[in-house]
Amino acid sequence: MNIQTKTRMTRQRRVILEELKNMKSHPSADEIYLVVRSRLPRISLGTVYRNLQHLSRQDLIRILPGASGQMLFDGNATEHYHVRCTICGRVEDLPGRPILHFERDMVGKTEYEILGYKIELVGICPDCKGREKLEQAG
Amino acid sequence: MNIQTKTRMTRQRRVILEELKNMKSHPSADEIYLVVRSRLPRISLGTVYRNLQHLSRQDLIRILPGASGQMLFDGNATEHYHVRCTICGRVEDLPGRPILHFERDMVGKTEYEILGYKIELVGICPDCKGREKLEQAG
DNA sequence: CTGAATGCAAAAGCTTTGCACTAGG
DNA sequence: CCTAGTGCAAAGCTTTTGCATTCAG
Repeated sequence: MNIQTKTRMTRQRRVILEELKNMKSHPSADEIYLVVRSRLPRISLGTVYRNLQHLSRQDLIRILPGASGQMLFDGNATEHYHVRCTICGRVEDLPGRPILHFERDMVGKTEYEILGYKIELVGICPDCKGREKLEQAG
Repeated sequence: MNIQTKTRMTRQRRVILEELKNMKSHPSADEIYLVVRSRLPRISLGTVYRNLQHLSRQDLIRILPGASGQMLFDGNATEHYHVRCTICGRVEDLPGRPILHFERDMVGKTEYEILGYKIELVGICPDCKGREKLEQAG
């Protein structure tokens, strides 16, 4: 198996986790790096990436795909939905309870061993909607 | 608006679309490049990328996020579900009709203008399951 | 004809990694 | 102690882009 048993809660790892949990948005690694650097000026971007991977493997955070192949990070590890803007790519949380046992309907339709499911709404965020209106008017 | 009206169905674009539709898997740009090159040896990877973007804007194909920030492409543009393997990252289609008007439940919970939703199951593909069993035994 | 699309190659991200050093438990 | 984790910098990938040229309509 690939599970590492002995892990250390270093200062870097703790600060990254704290800062990510404080951010309600879903930042990129670089955005996290910028914020964390204000508390740990000598931290490196590589360390940020390594820790985000690590924290995700421990199920303390989530990794989600961003636009154009960039990765985004979510400090909320509990089950919840996302809305993604089709124009700017921003992702936000959505309150809402999961559909109970939805995945059971799918058993037998695939050879996969189903572990869960993800639902993501897509739409246009308020900012982009405002911008669209402006362009139509002008 | 950002919509381009005059587009040309070049040989490259047609072959990319044909080959992608023939593939039941969800290949990366590079995999598409390899296949297409057997029919059009002088095509460039840049052209493949440009056309995949273009075809997606025309709703003829779909772009989906792969592992580690890579992009995957889906020649099936109709509404359908995906299963993604949590171990190897492979994505496959799943038969199944959409949940009707699921997104209506979400109206009022967000400022976004909701256009639709995506559901993706996550699990372990048969190959990876086989590999896991082997490792446990050995 | 005309400009959308191509091929080529260079640039531009974003993420990973090798290595010597540091520090958590 | 001992080895997981760090900082740094270089490498690795994937994707995008500038430009002269080609070709679809």
